[in-house]
Amino acid sequence: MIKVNKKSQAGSGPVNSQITIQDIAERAKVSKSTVSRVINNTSLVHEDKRQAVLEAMQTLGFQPNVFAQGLASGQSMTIGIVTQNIGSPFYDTVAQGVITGLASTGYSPIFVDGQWQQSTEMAVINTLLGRKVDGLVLIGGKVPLHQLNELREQTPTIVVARELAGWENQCIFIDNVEAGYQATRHLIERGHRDIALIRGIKDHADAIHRFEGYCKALEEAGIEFDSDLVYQGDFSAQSGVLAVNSLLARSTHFSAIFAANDMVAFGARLALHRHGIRVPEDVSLIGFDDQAEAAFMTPPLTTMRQPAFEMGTAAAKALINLIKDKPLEIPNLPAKLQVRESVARLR
Amino acid sequence: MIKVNKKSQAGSGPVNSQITIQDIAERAKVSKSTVSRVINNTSLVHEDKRQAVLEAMQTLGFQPNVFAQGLASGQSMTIGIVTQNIGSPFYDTVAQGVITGLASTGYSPIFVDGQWQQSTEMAVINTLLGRKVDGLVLIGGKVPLHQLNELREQTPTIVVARELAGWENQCIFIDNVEAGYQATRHLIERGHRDIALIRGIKDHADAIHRFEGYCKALEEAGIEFDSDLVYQGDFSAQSGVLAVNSLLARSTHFSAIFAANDMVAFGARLALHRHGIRVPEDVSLIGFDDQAEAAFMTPPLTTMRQPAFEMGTAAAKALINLIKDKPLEIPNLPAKLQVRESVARLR
DNA sequence: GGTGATACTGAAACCGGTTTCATGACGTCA
DNA sequence: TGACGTCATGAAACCGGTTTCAGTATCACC
Repeated sequence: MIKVNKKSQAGSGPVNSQITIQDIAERAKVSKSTVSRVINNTSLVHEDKRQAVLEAMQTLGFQPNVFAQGLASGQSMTIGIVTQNIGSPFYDTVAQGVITGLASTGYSPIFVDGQWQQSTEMAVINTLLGRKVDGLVLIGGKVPLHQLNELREQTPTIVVARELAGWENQCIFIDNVEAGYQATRHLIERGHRDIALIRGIKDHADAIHRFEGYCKALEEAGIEFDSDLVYQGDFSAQSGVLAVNSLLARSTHFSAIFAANDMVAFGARLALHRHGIRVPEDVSLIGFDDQAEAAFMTPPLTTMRQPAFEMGTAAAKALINLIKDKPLEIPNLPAKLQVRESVARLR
Repeated sequence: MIKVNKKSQAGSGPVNSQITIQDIAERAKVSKSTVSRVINNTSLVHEDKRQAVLEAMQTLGFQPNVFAQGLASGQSMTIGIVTQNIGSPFYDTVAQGVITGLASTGYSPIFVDGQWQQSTEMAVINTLLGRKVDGLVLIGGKVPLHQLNELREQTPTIVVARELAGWENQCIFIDNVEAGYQATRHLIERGHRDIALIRGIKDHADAIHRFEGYCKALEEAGIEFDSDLVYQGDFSAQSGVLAVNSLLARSTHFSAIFAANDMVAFGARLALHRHGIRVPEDVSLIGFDDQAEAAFMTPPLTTMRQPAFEMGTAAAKALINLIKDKPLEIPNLPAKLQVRESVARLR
């Protein structure tokens, strides 16, 4: 390794990181041990020496070597975050929330991408474990439950946006059945009875749950389920376009569409436009997520808002508490209907 | 530190990370040194022993301790990425590109957020330096040139989406003057002469450059610059709304709008809709970035596509080469006009 | 003055790798 | 047979912290 010349620099420039605890010790005329004690406040140190050490650290611009620290203490002060690059803004926002929640806790995030593939996901988790992260945040994902159960005994783990049996305390998700129910309910309350559904990825739990909520609301209102009104999409805007085209080709009437998420809604909205169908005058449209662009669709999109950012910050806070063995509280974060202008009252 | 019981586990579950090089050495009946040599391939090892070591590693499920590795070798195998959480999808996409470009290089990314504030940014860079990252990718940012010059002598650094004098080799950006020129030119070619401009954040270099391109195209076409057609926005959708409201309140006529980015275009499009102004029949609209939602605006948005993802991957590749002292090539990545349906030919 | 508790400190071991250095075995050549 | 280069290997130093352990100094109390 080539060493950079030692030079003391003042000001706000990059800090010279070659200063070791030994240098501090010499300058302060104490031993390494004492310097360590001052830094970590692990035992009493005479005030004179403490000041000398502090002063030396100040003038020399000491930054501890994290490897040495990690090796000696077994702590890395980093948190591993596993995202699933589904391209959906929802997961990005959750991740943003985690970053924010971690800020000023002293822990740094490391991101890896599971790509919604079980094998990839397990591999990246192992990479993270190899890097000795102090905790894990899994956002979504497909690793089977029994492996996660094993995992959480090894490392503090919080799972976001996925429901796991037996993880009540370490699991942050919204009730997608309830949310799907609410969305459908909103349409029904506005007088709609022929409600089309554009589903998300086939075996995706969220998509399934929202579908269940849809069915529940229908049943409660005494509306018969019609499979002709359901289109199997994949959470992409393109699938929204295809859905509308397909739905219109079938000759089943519908006055409203419940889209799997906002991207799908955007696609559906465009397709409706192409067919000369007005929103909401001819067909109402409701989305899911409330991503930033939803409020600026024409017309602004009524959607179920997922508290993605808050879920992220909550996960971060919970994880820190878990690491420190403090009691953790998982806040109740329900999806909330965000009423805008894409749903009309049916007369 | 509490140690987890050593247990050898087969299969795809979490790997036991308590196995050390010493354990391998004992099982393979060789010394630590030899194990290290096999792992890093740093010198010749007799084939018999090599196999024994490999076999031991396999059955014991060895994963090296990164701290020990880092401490001893001075390498961390991590890359620090500084993003600016401007909320713009552009920066997120660049970051995604960097992640992807780093995949399978052995380097892991660590993200930090500079929040477009010089002090914050310098602080997070120092955190990264403290973590001994092997390289840095700065996406955007405001740290002054002289500090960056100092920085790059200390650590391999690549800057994305920001133009830096003297950094020709380590700097990936598009020519925003040219891009602004192209966008404006497109409108002019379609017959527009009264072209409104919604600017981005006031002192943001990209915004300034795009403005310059706008002026250049105007001048070239012999169109007089009219400050009444310029609105000072901030890259947000909301500023697009305000811009249109303000522009309409002034009694200056315009037939087209060049928006600072797609979010602004979305806002502008909604505001035009509110005023009963059709796009593109009454007013044409051109955006910048080509974020995912642009293709699904109604009508689909014509926009200058920034190769954000490609910039990210290029940055990753360049950085790896920089670290390994290999020649690095910065690809030429121009913005490209993405013609869709929001610009009409003026008759 | 002796005893014991308490405050404070430095030497040294340790964390788990990498790298240097010394050495032994072996083959080649004069 | 002796000198020398090459291959292969283990012992030990080292990276820069944390933590244990042994000890000294000081003070209170009997």
